[in-house]
Amino acid sequence: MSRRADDAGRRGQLLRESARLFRERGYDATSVRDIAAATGLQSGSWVYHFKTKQDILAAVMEQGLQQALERIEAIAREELPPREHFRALVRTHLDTLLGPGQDFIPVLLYDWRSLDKPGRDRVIALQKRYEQVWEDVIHQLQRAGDWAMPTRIDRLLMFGALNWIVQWYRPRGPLNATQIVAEAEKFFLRTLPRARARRPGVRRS
Amino acid sequence: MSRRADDAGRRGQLLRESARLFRERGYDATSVRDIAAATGLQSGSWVYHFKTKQDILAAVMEQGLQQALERIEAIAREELPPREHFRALVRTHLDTLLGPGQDFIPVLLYDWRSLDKPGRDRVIALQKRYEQVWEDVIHQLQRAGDWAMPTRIDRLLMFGALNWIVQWYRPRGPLNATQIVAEAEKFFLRTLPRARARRPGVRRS
DNA sequence: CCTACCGATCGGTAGG
DNA sequence: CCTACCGATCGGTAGG
Repeated sequence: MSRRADDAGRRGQLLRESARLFRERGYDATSVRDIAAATGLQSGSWVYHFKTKQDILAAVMEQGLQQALERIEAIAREELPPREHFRALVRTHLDTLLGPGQDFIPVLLYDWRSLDKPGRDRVIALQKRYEQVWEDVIHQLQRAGDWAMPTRIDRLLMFGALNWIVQWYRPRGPLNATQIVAEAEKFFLRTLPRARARRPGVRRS
Repeated sequence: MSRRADDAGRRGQLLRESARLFRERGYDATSVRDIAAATGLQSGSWVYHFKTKQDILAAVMEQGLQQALERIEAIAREELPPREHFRALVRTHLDTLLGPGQDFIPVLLYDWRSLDKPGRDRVIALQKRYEQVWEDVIHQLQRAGDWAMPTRIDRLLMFGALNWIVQWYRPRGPLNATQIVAEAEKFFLRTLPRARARRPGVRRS
């Protein structure tokens, strides 16, 4: 209950509400007054936590990516068979994109154009680390024969397929995240495990 | 040189400049003054061609999709082997997304949130027709054994991989559109042609 | 953290 | 199609 704890709480609250509003309407269509009102502040009081509206956007993207990075780096440290490793990455990536209250990374994906140059450079540095984790696991998959020859374009197409899900996934829709993870794995890994490779009939639904 | 032709020319000019600016900066970050200036008009003169700025956005998206639809429906009418058919769709889709001066569909993909409800409904109707063309060809692929069991999620993942290319493709970058088409086809069609299936070494680069 | 307000810019219009 | 301008809203600040 110290002043610093309160302050951090307010800052976090501002970030969460900003992320939610940016995701819903976009950065430009969200006013600082909207953000203040959603946080229970008067129209000019957000300046005690952020210098500019642009700084709020940068903080949303950086914090979101920072947390996503921690999650997948933890997975990278686990000892798992390549396919399990890959599946865990996909599952975590999709939870970061589609999970309840997960608005930070969608803002990064949707409103990239609105971020100014200095902010972009910092985000790009984090993204490189994020992609490196994937590259290591994909390389394991290749050695195990589960992904014949992953090229740079392959990896970009894969991220595209995953990131685009934000555009069509609806939490209360007919497809749940677990189904999507299973389908995505099958979609990406052309060399299916030998035991199931000749039996397409096992697919449910 | 009739007044109507001039009028249609101006309207087309306004649409092209709007598409270019919307794509570069986004709908909200582009002012009607920016559009007027790019077209060589005074700040209020765009109103003789469109009622509101929102109408400009709707026209950009609808015209872009209308033209894309004509292109792939022409392909659908050709008699081709399934794989060739699919490759032609991918090639045309990517040209619509990445070709020089092709800003209309990227605006549709980027600024979907900025379109109001009536506009969305009209665009959705066109998109359904667009997807139907793909579904028919994918079904041919399935019968030919080139796409084991295409599900709804598979199709959404495929469109995601393709549409996301707009985010990373750079005309002067190291990857050209032809390479991407070839990689995309390999990426989607897990059952490779028998003659080349066992010889990954033929890949160039 | 609030009240009151600033200069700038926005989409769109009146009158010609 | 232009000139001149409107009311509204924007991000951000001065003073307390």
